[in-house]
Amino acid sequence: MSNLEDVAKAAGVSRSTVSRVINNEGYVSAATRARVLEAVERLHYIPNHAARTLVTQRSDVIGVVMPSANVFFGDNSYFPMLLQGIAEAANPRDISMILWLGQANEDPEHFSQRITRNRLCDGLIIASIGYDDPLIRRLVESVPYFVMVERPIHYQDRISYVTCDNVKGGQMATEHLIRNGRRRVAHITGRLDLADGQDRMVGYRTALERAGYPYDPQLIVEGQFSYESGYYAMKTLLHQKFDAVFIPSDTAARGAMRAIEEAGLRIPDDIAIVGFDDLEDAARTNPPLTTIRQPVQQKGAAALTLLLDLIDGRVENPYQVILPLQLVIRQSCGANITQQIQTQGGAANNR
Amino acid sequence: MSNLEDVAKAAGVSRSTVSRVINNEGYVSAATRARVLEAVERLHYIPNHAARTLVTQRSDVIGVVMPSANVFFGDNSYFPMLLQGIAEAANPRDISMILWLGQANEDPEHFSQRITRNRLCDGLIIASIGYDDPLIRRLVESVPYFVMVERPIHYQDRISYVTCDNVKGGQMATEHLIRNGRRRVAHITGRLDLADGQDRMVGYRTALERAGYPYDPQLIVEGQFSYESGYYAMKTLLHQKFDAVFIPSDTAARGAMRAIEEAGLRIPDDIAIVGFDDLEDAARTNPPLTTIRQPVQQKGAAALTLLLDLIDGRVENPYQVILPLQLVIRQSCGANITQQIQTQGGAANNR
DNA sequence: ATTTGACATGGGAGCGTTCTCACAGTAAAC
DNA sequence: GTTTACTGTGAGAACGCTCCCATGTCAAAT
Repeated sequence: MSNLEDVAKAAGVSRSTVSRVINNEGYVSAATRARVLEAVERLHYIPNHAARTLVTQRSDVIGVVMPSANVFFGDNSYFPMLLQGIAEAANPRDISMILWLGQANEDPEHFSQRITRNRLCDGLIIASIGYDDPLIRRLVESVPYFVMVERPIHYQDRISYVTCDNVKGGQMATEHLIRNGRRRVAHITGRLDLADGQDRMVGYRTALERAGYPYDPQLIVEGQFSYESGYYAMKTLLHQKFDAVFIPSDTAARGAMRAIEEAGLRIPDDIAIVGFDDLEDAARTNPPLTTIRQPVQQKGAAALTLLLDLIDGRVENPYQVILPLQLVIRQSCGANITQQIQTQGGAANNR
Repeated sequence: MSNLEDVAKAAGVSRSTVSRVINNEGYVSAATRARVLEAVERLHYIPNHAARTLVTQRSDVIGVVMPSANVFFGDNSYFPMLLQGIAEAANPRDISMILWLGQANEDPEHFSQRITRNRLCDGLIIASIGYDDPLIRRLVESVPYFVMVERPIHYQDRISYVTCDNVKGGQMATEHLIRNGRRRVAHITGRLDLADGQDRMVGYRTALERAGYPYDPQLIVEGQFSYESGYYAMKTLLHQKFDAVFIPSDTAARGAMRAIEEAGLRIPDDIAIVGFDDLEDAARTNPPLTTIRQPVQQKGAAALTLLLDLIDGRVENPYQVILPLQLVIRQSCGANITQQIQTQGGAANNR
């Protein structure tokens, strides 16, 4: 590999001048610039990242941390989309993205060490971390710049994060069911060790209260966002009498739909459903799922932007970004009012 | 941040000695080592990655390149699982993973520049690259170490790669249908600009030939691995007469199943189906999908191992790894023979 | 004619490591 | 008692870049 010195020699100038050209710093005559660029081209010169990082103290690399391996693949496309969102914000700024995935059987202590004893990134984006994860404390103590995606449950007043208005989302979903005449609205929760799951449940309860509906703990079954959890939670729930359910994850809703189907009940006639996320899954269910759309890619992009703003001192920690949610009405809710958002069910989805 | 010098001073030794302790190089007395480690601990010393990389010319970072954004999220969990596989092989070796995702509307030229003008990684893993992608030539010309996941279509004799035995897989799938008495076996292809799609089709045709079945081009419809493509390809195919179909992607198979359902036909009675991949999707279809299982995580792990072997000179380019496939019999194929692999359909999947 | 200041270029230090070499001490070998 | 070999330690160069400072040039302003 050629270096600055080689290019300088080839162009008949000094190292400093080449550096100025490479970094577009001005104070270089047009003729010199041309000669340098020619030499760069000819020698296939590419700046050495490590050397540059060493002196500037900036690597232009950010780390993306996804602790729970199991939520990453399989069940849903949430994490891939988040990643895509981060990438799309990072690319135009020439920021590279290092991915830290938790392994299935890895000790959380070990994982958090892997992340924190590493001076490779300018900052970190942390996705979906459970409330009891030791990583959080480690981060707060020793990582100068990081943002979380989704509201953390601890250290909330010291951490910058990006999230959606989950309480509002849960409320919108539940109110929609109530508005459409459902009398007993059940709830299969998400992971209650994540703020998302907690907040959506709060939204559910808020909606019930506002409507003057009684609160019936029997109608709440704890789930985990996953297909299986939705399936089994619905099996449990089916012992109760209810005519609607809010399930804060489309994937879990699919599992629940399967259980309902197996029980010989009809959606939405017997049970109306509203899900949450509106990733690919939702439009493909039968009937197509009414859901709360979460702007996952925007979340990712916002997280990256926020992180850079923190690093560059444009905003001060802690700083929070809360993105809005949207009700997407399809058929699983049994609504026959004018649709708020026109979406097609079946194979032709909203791409 | 403290550096080696600080630690040396704190421990009353020289920089060299500290370096030896950090890197476990021996030739350090037990007493000195202890004193150094204590100082490291006390000062929270973490080695500077850039400085180290600069002198060793090794960053211990590898790049993972996924050019087509659209295949990354949504449709299937193939890429996330691949990533997971790579990560599980990388973590124990203390290798970090940089992710390069193609953007939806990004010019392929631009993308390949982003990848190649970057001396940040020791090597690259390239996933699913189309045959006409300019990236391939650029890689061959200017990237010293890289491996591809899936067989490339060009430069095959100069590129190291990891793949599955796709021809065999297509053959197994088709033979299974034939063996179960199906007379007219159709095929919805995968992306034919990828070797995977090509090879699986070759397998399909090989099976027909071996069985002495006539080759009927009407029974082959071009698809793209995606849900939508499966749906629409099946709509087309339904104009023909056939009693079985091999679809080399479970996601596309799901789309096809939807089309079959809409047409009022039964699976497997009217049409038997064998898919390909066996990711989460397959066991959840109704009826559960018979499919060819692809060891995606192993593919990722093998790619990483191969890449490191190349970098360290343990193997020589080009080197190929071909992993075996497995037929997983569920119900969509209509087989009533003893099941080769016991798998449950419905919600209880094979996790 | 001199001062000023903007532009253009080069020289050298320094970022934090590793690595080679030199050297001292000590134990084993002759 | 000298050589040999091995262990333990330190000094200094080098990796390839950026950044600060010095220097030079030339036109405009005084």
